Amino acid sequence: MSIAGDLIRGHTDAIILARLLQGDSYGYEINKVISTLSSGRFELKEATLYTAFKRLEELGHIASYWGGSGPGARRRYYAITPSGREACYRLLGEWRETKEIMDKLLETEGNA
Amino acid sequence: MSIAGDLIRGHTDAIILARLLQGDSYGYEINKVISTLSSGRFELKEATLYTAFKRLEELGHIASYWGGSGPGARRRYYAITPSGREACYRLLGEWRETKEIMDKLLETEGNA
DNA sequence: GTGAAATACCTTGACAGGCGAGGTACTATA
DNA sequence: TATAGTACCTCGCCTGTCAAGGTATTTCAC
Repeated sequence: MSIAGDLIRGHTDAIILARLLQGDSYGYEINKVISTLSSGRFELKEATLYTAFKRLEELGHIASYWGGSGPGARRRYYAITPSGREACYRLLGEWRETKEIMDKLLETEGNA
Repeated sequence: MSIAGDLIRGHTDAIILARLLQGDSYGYEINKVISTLSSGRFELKEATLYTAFKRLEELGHIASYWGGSGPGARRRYYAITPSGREACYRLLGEWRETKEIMDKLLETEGNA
């Protein structure tokens, strides 16, 4: 992994919620999607992922249910809730703001 | 502060080094510049700042010296070292990559 | 059938960075 | 003489990440 976890820290929830906005999914799959979307450059560790699920469910941003298992073990699916959607949009906004600010702070002469 | 610390976590060093790339400076001033550049939306807390200075100095990325004080108390100035420059460029690259990846991970239908 | 590999989930404990709270000290100015 | 601004620093808590370890199921080659 070329991008360290601390660089993404604070955005994990946003990533998970944004993925669930596309439809229900389960941990293992979400992890794969993240890995694929980032061309393998970023990977959420399992411990981090499940910690985040727990946190988000406690916050009421996602809801889980046991779903039909495919080729492997049983799967716990997660669905985004209305409050989760709201949180997701807020986090997407925060990400845009973070980018904007960071770009200004990192700007150096002869380097955009 | 509208942007929570965890969103910036892992980028603090990059911000400080990028500022020092513009010339020597001291803690209090760097903090003000950051606040100004971000239009007051982000502010490095003092504890965070001085912790970072210590860390960066131990890493050899910055060097400090006591400088002429202005209207207030004496100032400890920081200068970026060659290894600091190197680290800074690396971190700037990482930031670009983080942005790229995050944008992909947060992409949702009907939302760029 | 048996073992390996892939699928899938979960917990514990350590660690690191951010920061609230608190402290020191000097200067200018009202 | 007190207050506000400048300027630095430390302690200890909190939170999120992650290495390591564990469980259970299914598929497929042998």
